[in-house]
Amino acid sequence: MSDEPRELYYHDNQHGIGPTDFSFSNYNSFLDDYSNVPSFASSSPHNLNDPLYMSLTECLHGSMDYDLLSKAFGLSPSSSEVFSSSNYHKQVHVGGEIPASPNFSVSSSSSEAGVEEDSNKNKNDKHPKESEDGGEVIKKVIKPKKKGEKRQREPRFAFMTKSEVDHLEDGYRWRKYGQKAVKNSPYPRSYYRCTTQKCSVKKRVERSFQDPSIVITTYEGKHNHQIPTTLRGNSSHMLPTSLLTPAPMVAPSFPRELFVQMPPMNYSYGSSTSSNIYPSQNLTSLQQFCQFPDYGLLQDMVPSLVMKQEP
DNA sequence: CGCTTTTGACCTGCGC
DNA sequence: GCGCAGGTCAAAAGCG
Repeated sequence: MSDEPRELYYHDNQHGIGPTDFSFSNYNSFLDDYSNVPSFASSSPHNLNDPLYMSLTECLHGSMDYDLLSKAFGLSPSSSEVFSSSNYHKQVHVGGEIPASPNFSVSSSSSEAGVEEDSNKNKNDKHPKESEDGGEVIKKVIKPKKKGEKRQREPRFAFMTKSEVDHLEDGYRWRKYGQKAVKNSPYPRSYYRCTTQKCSVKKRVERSFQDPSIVITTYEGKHNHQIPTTLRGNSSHMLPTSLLTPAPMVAPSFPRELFVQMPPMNYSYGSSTSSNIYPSQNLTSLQQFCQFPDYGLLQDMVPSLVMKQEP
């Protein structure tokens, strides 16, 4: 399918189950600001010529070959979001075409909004109609579509999480609206929608068929509201406050754990600042990685990451 | 009682 | 056109 997630992250959540395990902070800000994420490549001694290495920055701006990734990670043929297991505590960002403009999600959202509107209209039209004999008949209403018009999607971000629970708490409230069996996988895929009014963010949750301990969560869209305060598990202690949204002008909606693992957007890496901010016991691999001047750690953590630039 | 989950049916896009 | 698979809808059931 063409609806590939723009990005994919991996994080290990095996030690934790439940509300605080999957705790991301600022998806929207990330969407808006990730172009500001300091370049690991530029500050890293990595051999950038190594075809097997792709910096996070490259990923963030990224474009990579999903086919290759699917081969490298053993993705489900039907879902290129499914990555195989890894023994490494790592985070993988799979970029499709990441818009360079911080506003990309806005324009994207607006285009999607139009689609949503149409689909809602369609939904209304779909209501069963009375047949002439009074019985209910199901009548398909073909959605009027301009020739060549293609359904547009919100940018998607997929996360691999090692977890025993399927639905990881990310601070937002979700309503499950569907579940489907996935081809070639014994595990079903669940579909969730943000319960906040006028927020059209969706997410899909499925388990990797190659490594059942891994949950793949795919977010689609951007929250247009603040994180709900009443949570099953207060989001405020999902993270040290210093890790929460640097500038929560838009609703934080990124799974917090990614934010934990992702370098904070506005810090300079390798500086004492970052190490002061993150108590070592709370550090995840990427943070630890950020603390060390020698960013070669990443290479060690992501030895098998195979990415290549999309043409 | 209101909200969420379940689940079968329907819609849509795509390949053959 | 047909079949398949992913995605969505919505009624019914479940739950606090």
